[in-house]
Amino acid sequence: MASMADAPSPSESRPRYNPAEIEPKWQRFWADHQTFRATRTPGHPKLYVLDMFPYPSGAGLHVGHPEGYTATDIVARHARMRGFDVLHPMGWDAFGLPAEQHAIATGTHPRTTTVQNIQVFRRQLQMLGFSYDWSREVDTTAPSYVAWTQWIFLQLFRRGLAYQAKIPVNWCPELGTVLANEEVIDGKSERGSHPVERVPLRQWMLRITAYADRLGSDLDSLAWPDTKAKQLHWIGRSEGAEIDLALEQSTEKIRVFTTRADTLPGVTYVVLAPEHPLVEVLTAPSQRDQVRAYVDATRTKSEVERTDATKSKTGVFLGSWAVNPINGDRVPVWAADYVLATYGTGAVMAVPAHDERDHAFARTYDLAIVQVVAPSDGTHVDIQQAAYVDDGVSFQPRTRMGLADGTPSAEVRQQVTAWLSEQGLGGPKVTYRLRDWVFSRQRYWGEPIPIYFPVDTDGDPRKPGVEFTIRYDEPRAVDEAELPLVLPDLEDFRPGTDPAGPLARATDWRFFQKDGQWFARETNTMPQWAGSCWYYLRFLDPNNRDRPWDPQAYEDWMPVDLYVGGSEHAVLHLLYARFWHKVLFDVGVVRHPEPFIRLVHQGMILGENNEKMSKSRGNVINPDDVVGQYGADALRTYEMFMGPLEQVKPWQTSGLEGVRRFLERVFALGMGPLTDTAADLETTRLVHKTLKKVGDDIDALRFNTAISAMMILAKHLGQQEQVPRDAVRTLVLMLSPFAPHLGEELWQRLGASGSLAYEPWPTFDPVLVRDEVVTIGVQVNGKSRGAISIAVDATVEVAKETALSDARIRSFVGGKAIKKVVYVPGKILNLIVA
RNA sequence: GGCCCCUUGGCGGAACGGUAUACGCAGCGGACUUAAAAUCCGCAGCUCGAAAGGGCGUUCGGGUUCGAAUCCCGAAGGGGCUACCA
Repeated sequence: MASMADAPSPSESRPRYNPAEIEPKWQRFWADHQTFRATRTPGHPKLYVLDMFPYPSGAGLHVGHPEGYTATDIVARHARMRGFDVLHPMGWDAFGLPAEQHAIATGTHPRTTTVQNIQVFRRQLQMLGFSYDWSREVDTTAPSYVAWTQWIFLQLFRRGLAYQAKIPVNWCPELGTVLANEEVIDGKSERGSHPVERVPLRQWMLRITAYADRLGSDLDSLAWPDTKAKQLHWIGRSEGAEIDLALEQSTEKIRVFTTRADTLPGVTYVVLAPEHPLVEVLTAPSQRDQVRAYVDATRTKSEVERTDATKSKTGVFLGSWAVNPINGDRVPVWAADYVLATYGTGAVMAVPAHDERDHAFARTYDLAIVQVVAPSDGTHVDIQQAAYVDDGVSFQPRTRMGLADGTPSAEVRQQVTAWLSEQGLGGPKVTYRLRDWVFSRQRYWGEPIPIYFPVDTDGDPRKPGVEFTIRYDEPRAVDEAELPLVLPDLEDFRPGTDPAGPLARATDWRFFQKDGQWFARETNTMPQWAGSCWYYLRFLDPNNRDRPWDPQAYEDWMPVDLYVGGSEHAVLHLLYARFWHKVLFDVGVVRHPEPFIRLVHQGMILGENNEKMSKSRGNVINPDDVVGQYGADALRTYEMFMGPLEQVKPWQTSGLEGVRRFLERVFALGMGPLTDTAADLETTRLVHKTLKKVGDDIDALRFNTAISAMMILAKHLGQQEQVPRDAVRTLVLMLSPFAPHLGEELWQRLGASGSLAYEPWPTFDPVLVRDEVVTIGVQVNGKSRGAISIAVDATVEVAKETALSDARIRSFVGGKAIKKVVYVPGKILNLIVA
């Protein structure tokens, strides 16, 4: 630290800016005085400003955290100064795999690790001077929190929204757990990139698909960025038709889903997913061996191999035939793994002429390709070469319904769907890409699912060797009065090979007797998403023992006015939380259909080399180091100065130094000699303009330009012979949301006592903000040729004359006639000459 | 492959359709100093010119407009999401 080397100079008695001293001092003051305790005052407007709470990892805070957290802190502090009652809470999303992995590796209980990590995170956040109401801190792993997470699960269970299913799930042997589709990336686990297989397991599922429509349509009302589009895509609402195809060898029917009912006359075969229940039924004896081999091969294929669209398609003919309802054609039934068992009906009508995948498959297996749609402009297409997938008009369709040649595709779809409905062979159908949410994890460090099952046994199922059967088909809810159902202590956290998870080994916890009947608790736990699905509601009333939150607390603060967090949560967390909120809405405990009104994603901060920060790249910036060297206010202000909040931007320590210099200048201003003589007009105007800009910019979250404006003001004030106290006072107030410790310190030096946290935000005078004389650009034929200073409201004539009195401008006009004058007062004068 | 976003000095970035490059960094010059650091004051897009001044400039190509970094179309490069969803 260069500044430490300074010998105290006798000529310089002014105190130095020393954040290491003033920052802890004010943090203590805020804590001692509970400055940021959130309370409602009748008549005040409220603002709920929420950060995505962190997972307290062992690595501690990284510089990405303070970015979003500083942004919301500025908004919160600014709002308090403008008379809002502000709820600005913080907590810990503390269940999750890393603590458990650490426990497996070291034997340390996840609880111990979690408590330690939370302490580190809390210290680091407090060191940054965020104005959280720490009395509302929540920890998702605390029994008092888990109780209500489990309570919400029971609400889902009672409404039939939580159910069990034996489904092929993403089983990750390495992690010893199943993963949600969203947690699997390219066939590998999101965490740790371990291989993932498909195996059928009993799972708890949440019926999020029942809310698919509302989750989609309610997005309209939200002030969210592109995230809305991402969620819409994820939900993937698709309007089409379901069609039943009769079978030659069976009385069963194959039901298919299609968005292209207009291509029904062009169906030349039907494909079932290999997992489809009819595969076995429809396999002809002659094909049995081949089909069995194919289905087995598919099962052992990894998800990556199966979904690799670039690989050529494979399939097997079942040896049986279906009937195309619209023309009576006999079409072969195949099984192929390019058809997904989990989407639509798990079966498709194949129209190779008008679908690329079907086309590729038909070419491979030499199946017929029959064109039934043609481009509406009459262009000839070679359908054997490539599929024609666009809409067009019907092309020589053979149908029982008398479809006319040349009918536009959209109309054909309608007609065909209507005809199918009439015939009882199908009808319109909406399908979603969204699947139900696999909600169980075969893990220890999560909320126990509050469900138990009867056990059939002759002995004590806790004893080794005693045989028992758990009746999983008779799930029972734990009595609400018994919540929380807490985790048993374990010594060994390894997942093991039992898909029931480590809790299955806690036999004393798992089995219990009631009225002489043995029961077994569910040994799966909830996924990490559970706690974060409703934490914003617990912040309303975090210490309530009797209910998740008091209705009055809900009325006081909801909905969340501003929610800031990383875009990595654009789909998963934000969709799950919205889903739970809607369920709670139906339960009647929340009153708004949507929880988060305005959403903003902060952009990632890259390393100085423009790459993602990571240990292996050696470009990680540690907030502790930065605060130690430059101070929390410098870190906060620099992160806001780097660029637009939502943009990805690289760290530059030299930029941080520049911001630190700015803070030092402001500090010097505040400490220096000040005059109570009124400021000159120029200074007064600048103060008011800056005030307006900073206020507007904070509202729009444009912190970088707000800081730039304050830099200009600070520089101007520093150049005054006499620095007006009022101007400095205003600057200190404006800067305080950004650099709150410096703000408080100078506020005190300026003669106030106590905190400026609730000091009214100064108001600007609109008259002073508006310049009377402005410099506007002058163009000749649209090219900039100079500038003139004139009154804002000068007339065209005055502007023109002033411009023409300028020799340079006149030379560009060159004595030619002025054909047209464009004059926008206060903006531009454009002279068009011949 | 599909959808979305971005592209402005040496660098981070600024700019209701109106003098492009504010503010900061790095750089250069000066003041202070025996000297340096720190601090303060200035200069600073590229290019031609001794200067006055000119030309060119917001990834590239078109378009709309009196006027385009900004709006529209197309391309290139970079990023994000998604990925056989019938």
